[in-house]
Amino acid sequence: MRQSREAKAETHQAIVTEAARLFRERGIEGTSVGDVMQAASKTHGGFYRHFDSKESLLAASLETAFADMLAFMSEGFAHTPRDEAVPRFITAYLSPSMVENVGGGCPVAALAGDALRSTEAVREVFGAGTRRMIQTIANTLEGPEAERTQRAAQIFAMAAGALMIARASDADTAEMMLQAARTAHRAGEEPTI
Amino acid sequence: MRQSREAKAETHQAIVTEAARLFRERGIEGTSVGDVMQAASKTHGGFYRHFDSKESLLAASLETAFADMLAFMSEGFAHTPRDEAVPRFITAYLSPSMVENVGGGCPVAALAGDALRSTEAVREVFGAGTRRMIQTIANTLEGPEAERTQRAAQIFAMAAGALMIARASDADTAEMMLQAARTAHRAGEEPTI
DNA sequence: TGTACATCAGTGAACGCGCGTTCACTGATGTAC
DNA sequence: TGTACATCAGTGAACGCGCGTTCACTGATGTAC
Repeated sequence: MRQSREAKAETHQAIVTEAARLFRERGIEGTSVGDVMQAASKTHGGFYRHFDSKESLLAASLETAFADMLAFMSEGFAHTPRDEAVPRFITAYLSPSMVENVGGGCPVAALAGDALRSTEAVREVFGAGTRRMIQTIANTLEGPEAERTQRAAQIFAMAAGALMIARASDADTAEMMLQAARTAHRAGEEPTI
Repeated sequence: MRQSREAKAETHQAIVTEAARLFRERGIEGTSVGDVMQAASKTHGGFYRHFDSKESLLAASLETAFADMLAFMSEGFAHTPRDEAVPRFITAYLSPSMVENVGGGCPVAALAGDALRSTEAVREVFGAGTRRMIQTIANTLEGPEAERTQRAAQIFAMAAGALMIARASDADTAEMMLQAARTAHRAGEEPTI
């Protein structure tokens, strides 16, 4: 039973949205095309009316995940004084709810391990998204362009590294890692490194 | 044809060694029991004389990978003045050869994404290994114990985060990320964060 | 605006494939006497 | 020390299963006139 253009567009959106969540939550190999289609309330066979392979779905859903994360960051920065932007970002990024919410959280922390073993096309989407996140942080800093980007990259690498390590570790190690990383950019303090 | 105890021990060692390499290189789901046994020059059926499941091999090979990494670090620190230890570690950890050598490199950077979705037992091995790496760095720092551990955790989170992001990204983004992270602890400079 | 036909979104069975694990078997190793 | 037997490391076929992808089919939608 053929569906209207609008209905197809809605299905397409649902597939991408559910994939963006499931890929982050269960990993790429841990998520089947059938899982995604079921989450989108369709049967698996119809998938190929929307994407020509699982890999092209991955690229599309990565873009969506990055767009959501960037919107979340911009929103957070919009009503924050410049000198508190980074401490607030770190607090939110390493908060317990962010640590637990793998499926709705940062695509870098959730999918770096998968992107590493994926195709060049996927790594390009991953790299472009990461650079935009870093640039968003850099825009809240003071100083010359190159230096701001560099400091933002360092801050983000530490935050993402701490989040990935915490999620991959036992509870005690996770808590130690998160506490240490939160302390690194606490509001109103001198940096500790 | 039954093998001697010595021969069995050699096979066991070969399985663990090859698994430690292959898991890091291709990921856990990307490495089959057959791949590991073939790398150890045996057929896949014999695997279950050594481990009761793929997952228990993972735990054993993670321990080996961490032990190798810790030995590499201790060796590097042994003949380095305290105040140059961290800059030299960062230089080695983020060197092009380390970035490319996924199979022989840091288990944290190679397997955090897989450990996150693995069992509690695996996360405990992962967390214990990570803590030992951080402690090894902390031992080269000055100051009170708690503060040294905290700074070591921050340093390591940044280095591992930068390595994971670089590997998961396109070449340009990777280079930007590595340059920024290398600069953060350059010898003889004031810290930039 | 109405009609006849082509298109195609979605269904569900089927495909070939590789996976982790099991199993009967072989014959060299280890052990009891 | 020698012998008879039990053990078990390793082999390779087989198992059930889930995967990504294909395909014939259905019938509502879109289009040409």
